[in-house]
Amino acid sequence: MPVTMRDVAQRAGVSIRTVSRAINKQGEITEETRQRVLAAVEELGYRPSKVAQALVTHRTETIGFILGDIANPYFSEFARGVMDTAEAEGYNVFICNSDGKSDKEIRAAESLVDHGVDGIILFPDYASESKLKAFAEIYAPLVIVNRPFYHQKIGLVLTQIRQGAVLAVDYLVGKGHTAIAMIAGPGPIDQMQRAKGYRDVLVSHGLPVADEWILPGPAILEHGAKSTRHLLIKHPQVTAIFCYNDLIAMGAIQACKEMGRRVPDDCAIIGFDDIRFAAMADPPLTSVHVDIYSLGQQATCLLFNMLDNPDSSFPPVYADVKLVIRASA
Amino acid sequence: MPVTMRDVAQRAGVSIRTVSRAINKQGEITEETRQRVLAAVEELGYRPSKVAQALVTHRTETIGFILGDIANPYFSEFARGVMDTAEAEGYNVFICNSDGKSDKEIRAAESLVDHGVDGIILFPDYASESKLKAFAEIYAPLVIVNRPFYHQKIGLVLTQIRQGAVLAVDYLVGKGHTAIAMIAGPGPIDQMQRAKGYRDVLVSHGLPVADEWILPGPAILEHGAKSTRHLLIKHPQVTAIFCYNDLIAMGAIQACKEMGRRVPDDCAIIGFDDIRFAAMADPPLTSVHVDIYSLGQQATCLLFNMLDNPDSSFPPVYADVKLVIRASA
DNA sequence: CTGAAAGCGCTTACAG
DNA sequence: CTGAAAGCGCTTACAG
Repeated sequence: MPVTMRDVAQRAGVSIRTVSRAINKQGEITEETRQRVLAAVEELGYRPSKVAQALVTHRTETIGFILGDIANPYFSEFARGVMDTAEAEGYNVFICNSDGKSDKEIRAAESLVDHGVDGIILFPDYASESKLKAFAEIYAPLVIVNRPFYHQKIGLVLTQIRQGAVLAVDYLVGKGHTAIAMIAGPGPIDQMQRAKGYRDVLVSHGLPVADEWILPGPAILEHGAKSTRHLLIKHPQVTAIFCYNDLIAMGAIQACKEMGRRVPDDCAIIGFDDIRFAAMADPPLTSVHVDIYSLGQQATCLLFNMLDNPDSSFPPVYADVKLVIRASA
Repeated sequence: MPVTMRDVAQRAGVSIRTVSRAINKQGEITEETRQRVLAAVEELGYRPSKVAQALVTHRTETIGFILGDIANPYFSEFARGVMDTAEAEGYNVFICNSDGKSDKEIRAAESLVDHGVDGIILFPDYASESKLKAFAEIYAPLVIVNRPFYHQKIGLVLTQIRQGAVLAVDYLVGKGHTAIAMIAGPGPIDQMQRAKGYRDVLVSHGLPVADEWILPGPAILEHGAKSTRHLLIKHPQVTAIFCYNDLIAMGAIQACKEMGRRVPDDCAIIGFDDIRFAAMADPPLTSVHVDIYSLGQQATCLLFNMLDNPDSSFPPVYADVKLVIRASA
């Protein structure tokens, strides 16, 4: 049904080879025949099939992006950065949700490779490094975000997460807090950069670090609310909470309100990422700012660089953070 | 480099035809040879190329989704609904942003077709119906969201938008407001269902309808803030604002705060969609609730139904709304 | 039950 | 400058 190269060739009275030449502007063709072919293309509304092209060139002009959950504003803003960058290069992007689960992540990666994507951007879960090593071999070029896994074939985009945690917790200590809890995200705490920064600051100020004051869980609002309720009941002496991200922080605020704890007077709360809605929370969230959109752009640029230079290896891209002080802490 | 069907055939000592049979479980093959082939598949880690399959079957097992802006929580939640539904069917999804611009929307649709997507879900801008008619011919199956364009080949998913507007404005009138403005979205006001509902309610209560009290613009927070500032300066008698969506409503709240107008006492504000963050605004937003995620699921189910039954035509899917009363109005 | 051949719609050496 | 042929990795009639 769709118009094919043969149709165009017939119309223009040339071979398909010549049509290909006219379209792909490889020179070696008279201006006159090119015009004739292009006219036929126009008349017929011909558009080359990327599927057929891909079969021979091994390039689909698509990339895959595996993230935790597109409905999370952090990921959707990041996604906008990658999509805009990809679009500028004429690329389309497949998006897959992993929900931070290793099996979903692997299935997504496999399906993307089945579709022949030219590269993948991945927010990995905390599964073993051996998995990532295997990924690197199969799914190159691969850009990994926010996980310091150094490997020849992997591109890295790293937010200064530990630094952000230090900024946040230092600020709380400076405000006189001595009982500071942390609501963490998914994955093992000992691998979590935010937890490292949190611990380091407490230790450096001679403050106690208690494991029961670090609550891991999924990076969603509900975890923030639930953990805060738990925390404030079990450990009422807590006066400040450092949260894994803004969603969790918003959940924490919600729980404080329910329990009649004023924010920040009775309990200060700091988030992470500074998503758009952080400023609109009640009270407006103090948060560690990350330039999320730009991060998405940078990850995509890196991926394209790797595509264009398959034999080079590229240094990690580091992304700054800064503390944005609002009313919640 | 990747393992091909020939490699598997060689390994198993059969022809590629037999490999194909073993994989696609078409019967007509001995259990014994099938096992032998499957063993070879396993050993080699063979995965069929969807690109090659697509070239002959004309099915890519991908769909395209064109939305306004993935960073907008309404669209990202909707997207989650389509992605989950697609994934359950083994489909991958391309996402494209149109920013509500007709040219971007068309370019996106074309690129999706170039990639051979099996179907498209589209949030159309307000360009002419002739464009949609052309779309219907080229891009079928096509599911259109929130735009009542009836056509044989198009699937429709329609939120009861006018009804939602009626609910919202009726509520404001019931609260005693007589000077109710509207901050509208993109597109011509006379085609906008929310504006119809808004007008109908005012007229039915004998209240004046003024064109200067309806401010169209992009569906973003900044438009809400800017238009509110404009409105409260030019028409200080306004005591309530019905907003196109929650993002705009949040902008309106922001502007009210800046100008020292208390919400809802000095100016009541109602949003639309009831995105997740509506409940967390300050004050929490009164909004017209839409089951966004479910809408995404339904649109995708409809698309798959159309794919499976190319000759049938399907009735529109209508989505209910309800007013959720919080503190902003 | 199994295989050889054609073909999906392109690009890419290779001739002329 | 232009064309005939092979081939990308599969599936699908068609023989045997």
